[in-house]
Amino acid sequence: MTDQPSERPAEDAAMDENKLIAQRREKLKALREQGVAFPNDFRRNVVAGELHAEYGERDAEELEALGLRVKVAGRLMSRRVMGKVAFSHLQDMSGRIQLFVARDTLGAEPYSAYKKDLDLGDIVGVEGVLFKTKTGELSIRCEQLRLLTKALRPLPEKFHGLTDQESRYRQRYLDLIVNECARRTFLTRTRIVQFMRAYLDARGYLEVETPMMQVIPGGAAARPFITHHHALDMQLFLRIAPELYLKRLVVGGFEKVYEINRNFRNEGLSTRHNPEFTMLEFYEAYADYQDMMDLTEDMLRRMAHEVLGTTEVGYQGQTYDFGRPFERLTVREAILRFNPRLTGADVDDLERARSVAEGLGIPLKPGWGLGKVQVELFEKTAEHRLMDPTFITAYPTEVSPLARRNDSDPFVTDRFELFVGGREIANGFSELNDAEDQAERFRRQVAEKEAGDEEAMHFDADYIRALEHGMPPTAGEGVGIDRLVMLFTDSASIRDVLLFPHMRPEE
RNA sequence: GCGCCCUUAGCUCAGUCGGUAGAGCAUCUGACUUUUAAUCAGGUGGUCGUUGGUUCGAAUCCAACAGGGCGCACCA
Repeated sequence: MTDQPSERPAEDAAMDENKLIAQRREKLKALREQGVAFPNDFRRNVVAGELHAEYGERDAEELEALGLRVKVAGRLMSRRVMGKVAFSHLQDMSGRIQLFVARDTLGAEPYSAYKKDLDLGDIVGVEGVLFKTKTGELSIRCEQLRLLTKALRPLPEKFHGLTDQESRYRQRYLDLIVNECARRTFLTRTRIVQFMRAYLDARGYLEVETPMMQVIPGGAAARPFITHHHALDMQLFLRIAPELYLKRLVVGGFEKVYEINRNFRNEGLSTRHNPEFTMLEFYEAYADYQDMMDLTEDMLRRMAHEVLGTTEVGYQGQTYDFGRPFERLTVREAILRFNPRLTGADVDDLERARSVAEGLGIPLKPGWGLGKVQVELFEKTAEHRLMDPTFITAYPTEVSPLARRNDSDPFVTDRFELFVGGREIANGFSELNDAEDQAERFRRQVAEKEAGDEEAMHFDADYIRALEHGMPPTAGEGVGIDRLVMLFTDSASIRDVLLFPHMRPEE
């Protein structure tokens, strides 16, 4: 390294130049000299998928008689030259269509250009007649073939595609070009979100947007990302949940609201955690947690049926049945079921529960009450064994600072979580709409924060003021979209269902 | 944060005991008028993640670093 700055800093990112790229740059240079190298005057009139859907079943004679002229555009994915005729596959958003390229139809000059100047990966526009080849594949007999965009970099190998995990995440565009399974996964993700919107819209919910940058990060227990607003010279937090804003809207009279958007949590990464992830949160006045469970069960069952075509969801070699009624168990019942040697007395008494937990090697902190210890017991011994969709209810009040107390047992709340395949998918409850109780719970959270719990909640005085105006009896829920998509697409890692998962910078 | 594993051609991967770099696809040259992982013949292509160390000699052994994967921890 000299002390001179690099003369071509913009080129630093392209240090992986090689002969393949150099050849293509030469072709692009020639194109520039001939005129417009990146034309934008080609218009297609159909996509590959429509052709297959409308004409895939016609036989060769019918198509010949039809003589349908079509214009398609897309990426050149393959080329098989057989002398004076050749075949390619063109890929667009809807799928692939075969091109039949014959010198006698296209002309000698363009045919030579197709063989010599075009490269796999180039974007082309094609005009020709639809027909079926000897082997019965729907194809286009090319009469015009135009290069629309030169690709300077070669595509990954045609058979194996791109398999390197890091490259697939960092260069998602390449993954999407060459790996059909990736395209299918993200298509399914879109369909799931579309389905949820349609489902909630049809039931009278309003889709809203609430702040992503919050003065007080509320609605969950998690470490937030912190940022700074220059003009106001103040600290802001990226939201960890939209919950408290959505409930303010219920106070305001928007009695059914939902939001599908990102949350940000400053925590570890794993196959189930990304710093930014997508949640559906929805709230409905004059409903309780039982109604939310019913809605969730109905929504997921219909979703599986509509998106996957079956209510039997296959995941990593297991099958989870969304068709049968979801089992409902309390936290306490779940602990006892998966720890058959325990008795009710073992989990109802703080000292006995603590000794049971310690016997299982579960680390406990001194200040924890019975509720927290029970939840630890549940999470360490039961959660990962809940395979078919299962609602766990009656979470202790101690660990549910925003949930309504149960009328007959104030030790627990009217709250549930949904588990599938041992993983939490959703969390919902009857909302705490008693402003004085909520204020007390916030005070307890603040005490825990002062005692060193980084994830304890702040006291949100405006939220209390909103509740003091009266929030109707309400129930609400959050659904982790990424984990749901993982389940529905048989994806092992959350990164497989995020178009651009968080990665450390290269180099 | 901890543990184990991975990093070789544009892509997918081999590389033995430490002896100086291989294949397939892509690419280039040629043949071929219905192929579809086309076929056939012949070529080009490498800072073996980076930096040190051990050694006569390192893709190979050791260390540190970087990136990634899996698991744990964290994440109600």
